[in-house]
Amino acid sequence: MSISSQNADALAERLSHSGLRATPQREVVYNVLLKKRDHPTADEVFARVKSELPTISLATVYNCLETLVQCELVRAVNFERGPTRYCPNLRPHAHFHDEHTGKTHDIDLPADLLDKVSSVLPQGYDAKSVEIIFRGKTAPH
Amino acid sequence: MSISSQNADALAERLSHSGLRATPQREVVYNVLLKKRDHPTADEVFARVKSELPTISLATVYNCLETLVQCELVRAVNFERGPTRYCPNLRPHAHFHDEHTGKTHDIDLPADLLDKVSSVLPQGYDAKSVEIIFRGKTAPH
DNA sequence: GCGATAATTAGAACTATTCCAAACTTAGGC
DNA sequence: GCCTAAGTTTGGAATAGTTCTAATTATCGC
Ligand SMILES: [Mn+2]
Ligand SMILES: [Mn+2]
Ligand SMILES: [Zn+2]
Ligand SMILES: [Zn+2]
Repeated sequence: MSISSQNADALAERLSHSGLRATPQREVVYNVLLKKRDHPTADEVFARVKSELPTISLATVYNCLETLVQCELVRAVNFERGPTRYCPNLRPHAHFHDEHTGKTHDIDLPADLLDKVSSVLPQGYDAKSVEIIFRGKTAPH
Repeated sequence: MSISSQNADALAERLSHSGLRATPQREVVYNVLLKKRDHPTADEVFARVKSELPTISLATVYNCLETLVQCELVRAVNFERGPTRYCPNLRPHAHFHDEHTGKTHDIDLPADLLDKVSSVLPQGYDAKSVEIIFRGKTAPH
């Protein structure tokens, strides 16, 4: 069984679990995200998907991306008011936004860090998610 | 000397330091932020400022807010793709976004926490800023 | 295969923000 | 106290990213 059909199965499983259908558009969008994990925008996903599904529309790309986010197969990532970026990395991780290159890097987090960070919350605050964003520059080469 | 004129002086100082001028619009926008620290949007700031300067324009509110952010008297805060919110709290702090009420709460951070968080960065990553966002609900009353 | 339901599509609409060019204000130099 | 240059404000147009709409097409269970 190919990697891609494993992914397709995982996707179909998650989709049907939410009463949603597996479609070629959803599969291709998801595969595009898995193939090049550079946190593309919806426009960039659109461009990549087009080579396989030339008639897909931008609206469908937005629909598919939102579906994937809701199935928790993909995370939406925002920096300031820039276009939303999409990330298929499901491990707990932070994002480093390189202001020079514009590139976004995943920073894997030690198992206990998010708990440690959440422990600063006063009584009565119940966090469902924690997001950590670094902004700065990365060394060359 | 009133609190408000102390703020006005601090503002004038920061502005002239950057070769910028103190204007009534900038002062009123800054005072509005200091007076009610509920992370208002530009539109909300506009509405509040109007009662003191009825002829101010929305473009000017955006200009003033950007100026204040550049002088580092105010932080711009974003949640997903919602409108930018403005925060005059200069202590190191995280934001807690209550999904039920839509309200944003400041979470003061212990002195060492941001360093601890930054220490997860691999060699070669140089973070100029770290941002922490919690999302969830707060207990009633 | 058929009907019900879900998904896709193109384009219009929307929201928050930025851009623009003209008018106004302010700080200095005389 | 005026003049000029520079900075600022203003209303409206433009823009970017996303969401909405209504029509068409695909899929699923029977
Ligand atoms: Mn993130
Ligand atoms: Mn923040
Ligand atoms: Zn990521
Ligand atoms: Zn704040």
